[in-house]
Amino acid sequence: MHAPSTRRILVTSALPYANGHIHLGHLVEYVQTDIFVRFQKLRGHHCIYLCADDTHGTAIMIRARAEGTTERELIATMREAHLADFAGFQIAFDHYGSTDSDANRRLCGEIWSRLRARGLVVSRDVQQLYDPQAGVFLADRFVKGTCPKCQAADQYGDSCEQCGAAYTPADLVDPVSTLSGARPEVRSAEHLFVTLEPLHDFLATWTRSSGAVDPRIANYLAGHFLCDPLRDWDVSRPAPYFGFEIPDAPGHYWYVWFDAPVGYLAATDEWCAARGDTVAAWWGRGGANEPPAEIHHFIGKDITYFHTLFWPAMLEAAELSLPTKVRIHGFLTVNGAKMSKSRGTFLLARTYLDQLDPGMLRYFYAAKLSGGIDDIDLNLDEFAAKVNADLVGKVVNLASRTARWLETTGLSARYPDDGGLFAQAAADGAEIAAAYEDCDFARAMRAIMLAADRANAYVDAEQPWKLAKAGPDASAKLQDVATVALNLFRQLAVYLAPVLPVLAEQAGRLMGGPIRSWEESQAPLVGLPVAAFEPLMKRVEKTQLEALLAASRAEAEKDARHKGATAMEPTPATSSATPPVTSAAQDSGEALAAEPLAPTCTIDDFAKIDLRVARILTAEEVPEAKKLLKLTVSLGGDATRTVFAGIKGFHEPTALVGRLVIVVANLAPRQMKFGLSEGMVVAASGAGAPGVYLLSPDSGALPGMRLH
RNA sequence: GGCAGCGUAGCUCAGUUGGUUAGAGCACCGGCUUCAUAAGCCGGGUGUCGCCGGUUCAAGUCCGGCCGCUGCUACCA
Repeated sequence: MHAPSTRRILVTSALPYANGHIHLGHLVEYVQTDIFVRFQKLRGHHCIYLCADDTHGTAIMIRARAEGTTERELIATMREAHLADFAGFQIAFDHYGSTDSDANRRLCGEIWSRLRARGLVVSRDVQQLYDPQAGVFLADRFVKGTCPKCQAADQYGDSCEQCGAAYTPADLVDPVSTLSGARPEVRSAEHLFVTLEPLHDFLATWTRSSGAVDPRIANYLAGHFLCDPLRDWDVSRPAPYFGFEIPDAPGHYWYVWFDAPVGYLAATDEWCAARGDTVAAWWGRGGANEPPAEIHHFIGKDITYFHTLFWPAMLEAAELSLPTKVRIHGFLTVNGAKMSKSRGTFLLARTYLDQLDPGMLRYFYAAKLSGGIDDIDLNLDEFAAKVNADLVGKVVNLASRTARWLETTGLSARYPDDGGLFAQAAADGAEIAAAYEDCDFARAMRAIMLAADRANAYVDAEQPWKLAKAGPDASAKLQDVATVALNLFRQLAVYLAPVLPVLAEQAGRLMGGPIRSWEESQAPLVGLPVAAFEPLMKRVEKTQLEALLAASRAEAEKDARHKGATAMEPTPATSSATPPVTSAAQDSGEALAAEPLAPTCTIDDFAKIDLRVARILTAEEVPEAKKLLKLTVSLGGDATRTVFAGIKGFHEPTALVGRLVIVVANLAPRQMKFGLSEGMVVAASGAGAPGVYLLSPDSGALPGMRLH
């Protein structure tokens, strides 16, 4: 063992945006960070975990308006919800701040002054679309219009989903504000920029050789940003904007991504203020008397360049410490696919907490996280199997099967011969600790479960249940065997304490008191009383998982109704997601549940849609398209239409020719990448089963007949 | 379309700087056990390491090209 630690470690997770609730995707990051922090604390290091709500920006402003409330009420409510969700998952922040705080305003100002002093702030006019009705400048996503390149309708302001063209909102044909429906006007406004090019060499060197950035990420940055002169970073927004007004530029506000990372500093400041510590002690570069603190940022891969380019640039300009490590993780998929509201796999934190034990998800994530940027998958069947086998079957069961024999006698006075089991697991501690340090929690969990296997094999070989029946002569031996088993259990609890703090507490209550140090894994306990055993963890039942998905779907429906949305997302016509397991004996309610009925419409509404019988004349593959077949249909006579239908992969083109189908005959033509689509072929699909099923009329129907 | 990542046993993955007959857990099958919240122990694996080609004495591991899957391409993780 080495001398007491002098490591001081400041750890952050990315700030969750105050515009939405915490879901299981967010939790990958917070659980990962929390495990790392708890591990460092258990090792005796001076480690603090800081985070905050990210509260500013257009989205918050718009949402507050829509809900008829103020921004500050909105973010206060959301903050409470976030804190409750984090507490539920045992995320133990040392301080949780807000970007809408005095400390943040002050620190933004200080950094701003440093940027100004170094001549890194420049001003330039920017052409931006303005919604005269709502009275706001429109961010790209709040403008829709026709793509200037391919004429596809209904495209966002920054790029076209049909042809992939990138442009600015001002290029859109017939732009419309999604806020008010008004036609936006192009206005010129002054914006302030941070020029990053003077820091180019610094960033190139830092990303490559500081060790803070994974080499793969450094490569990506080198190939995408650092190969050209760095573009100036637009850090201001004109009023109205929910955020901080820039002190030396009245009417201008710091862009949300400027003040968000400063939130790390502000959270530090608030934590320090309560303890007589100083931000400089953690973020300062000076102080030759003590080594600088380590700074670890945990982030998702989507915000990589903010944390590896902009943020280091700000810190460098302000002469503050740079991150020791930017630890980047991937995204969460559920059952092999992106979280989806219609499949019930868009799982909110509190929905999970209503059904299941948070420790189980913490363990599952730990078993999946290996420190890389790969996405991880939450397969619910695997989740149940893993948690039940590892935690319930191996770890908890070890105590459950032996503790009762020690309730009266307590642990043996001297640690018995266990064939070297405890010593072996103690020696494994170095490897397990190294895995935790690398954030390769999967490796740590594997090593811990191997120790659990050995412990269970020991119990099996010693057969304490036979000793218990053998009478008084065997009682000393029985006590010894149970003493070994419980010590091995406690050792596991120490190793798992960063992941399962509640299990660690339970183990402490059972015997030996609270687990406070990693070192407790190195020496067995003897001669102590053992408390009455209480069940530690229950198996995950399939019904709980079903309840989770059902609750989640109900949540999504409520949400959809609230927003008045008619369709939550495109039909997953070619989804490869595993279909939910349901009995085939009777029709499942799955499809209906997944896509609730649309609001009632009148017969007049229905009459607007002209559905006709049509005959498919030609059907051909569109080689470049993933989902589309190009069809020519006849409505009788010489009325024909070209229709692109999203049925590729489900229907053979040749088998379709001659077939009667139903088409929406009066649908506005839509310009698609591969040509103009003049209608829509009606087909059934749903979340309950994969596939797309064309509708056909009874025999006798003729092209051109209308559906009434 | 662009960008990124991944493709190793039915499933989830491990395979360190290329080096002996490619591993683990789960699932499955058989046996044992019954202390435990139906938990535990033992035994059982020839899998074109996605495909093709290249470098090498040697390639799951390096290089090139294909194919497939996933994610991103939103001021969200």
